[in-house]
Amino acid sequence: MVMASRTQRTERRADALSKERIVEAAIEILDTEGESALTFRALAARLATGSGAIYWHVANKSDLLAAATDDVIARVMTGVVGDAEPRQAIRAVALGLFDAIDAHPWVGAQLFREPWRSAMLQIVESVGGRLQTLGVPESALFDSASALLNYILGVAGRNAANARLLPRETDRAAFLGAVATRWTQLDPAEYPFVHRVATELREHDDRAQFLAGIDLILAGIGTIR
Amino acid sequence: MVMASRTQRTERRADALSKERIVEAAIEILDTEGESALTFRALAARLATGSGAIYWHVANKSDLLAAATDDVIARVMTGVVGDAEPRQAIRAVALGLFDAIDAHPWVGAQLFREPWRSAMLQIVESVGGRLQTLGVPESALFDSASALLNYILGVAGRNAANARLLPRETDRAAFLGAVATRWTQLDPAEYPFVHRVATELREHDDRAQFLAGIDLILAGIGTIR
DNA sequence: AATTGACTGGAACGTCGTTCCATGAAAGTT
DNA sequence: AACTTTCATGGAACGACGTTCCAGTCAATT
Repeated sequence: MVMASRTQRTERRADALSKERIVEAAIEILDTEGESALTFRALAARLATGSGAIYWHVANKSDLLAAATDDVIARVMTGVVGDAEPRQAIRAVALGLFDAIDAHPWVGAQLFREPWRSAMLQIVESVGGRLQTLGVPESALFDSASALLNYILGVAGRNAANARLLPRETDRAAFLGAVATRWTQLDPAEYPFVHRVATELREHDDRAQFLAGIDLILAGIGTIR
Repeated sequence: MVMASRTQRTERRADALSKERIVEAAIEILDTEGESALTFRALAARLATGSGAIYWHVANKSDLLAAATDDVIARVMTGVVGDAEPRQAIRAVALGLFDAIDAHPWVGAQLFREPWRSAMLQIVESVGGRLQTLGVPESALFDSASALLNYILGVAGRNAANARLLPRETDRAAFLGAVATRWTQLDPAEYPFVHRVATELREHDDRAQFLAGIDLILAGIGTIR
């Protein structure tokens, strides 16, 4: 895309560096070793080069993370076909995002930064556009889209934070169990609700609950009409 | 609270260090200079001590940030009186949180970490308990509370991220204006919704929109009954 | 053949969180 | 009063990070 102006590109190394290859390697590190493992040194080691060379293709770490996020989100958004009924389409987009962030938790943290980057724009457009064709009145459109997006962002951020806490390779059930145990040990007099809901926390399905939240908000939007 | 077992506490310095004083100083730095300005060196300088001394009272930076967050959230939660009608009480809690995070944006980022810490527990208990007295059926209680909390978290995280991007002392209107300008410059064919909503973004009231989202979710919860 | 400019990679800089430890002051003990 | 112990301090040092710098390399152009 960027190299359209270049007529041809003779490689100097068999495995020449490029922003694409760097982003790809960064995603591999992020997925397998976690957010904290992505350093320019680790990246350089994996690409068999020096950390300085990476800066020729990437402005800085923030730029690299944004590019990686755009990459993942773009795949999600193109995967969701758009000819479905708008309500179902919104659910599909939301679930696609949930699954992508489940597979790449670091994306959840990145979505908050720089709302003019491609990733966030695509999400806003996809959800907002669908709300429009759903027939949400003009006056409520912006608020409705905002509510849906902020909810999705909240879940995304929480998944990212959970992944950061995990001792690595712990699965979601084990993590939820650990939190549930702590909640159970709380004083029922001081935290009656938390205490009561702790057992549900241990057994609940994150993905189903996420979708239930989407439906709740869609139901709320439905009351406006 | 911790020093209950100690009979008396003679100070060795007129301004002896304590976790309270450290947290207080940390909050001042976070509020006035931003998240990135909180370092143990800056903190030590402000407290006229060495960075090592701080570690006698605080385990590490994560512990310090969590303590600061607990401090801010506790003030919010005690400020909200509880005898109001549950629906109004939830709106009051949510608005209290919004205003607190508006004043201390770094709190928004911290709420995601360690969901067993006091800050998050108090929020869950406050919102969940109110939903219960509102009469939300048992089966939908957990999902409803989750939806509200994730929405609040999403807005909190976004405000924190915005504050991080701000060149300092820029106000919200200027920031929104900057984002709106970028959105306006997008290709209307590719991003029709974003392009159309850009002008609304510039003029909208963040706080009112946040409350509209809360009402939307509450309306959705109302459809369950 | 010489020159240019895209690209490389490793050394070096400054800053961070954290650890270590030599020092001191108060409290407790004899 | 002299001592030991405990609590607390603060500055130096360590290792890791993002980033900058620059001397070098190689294909393409002149």
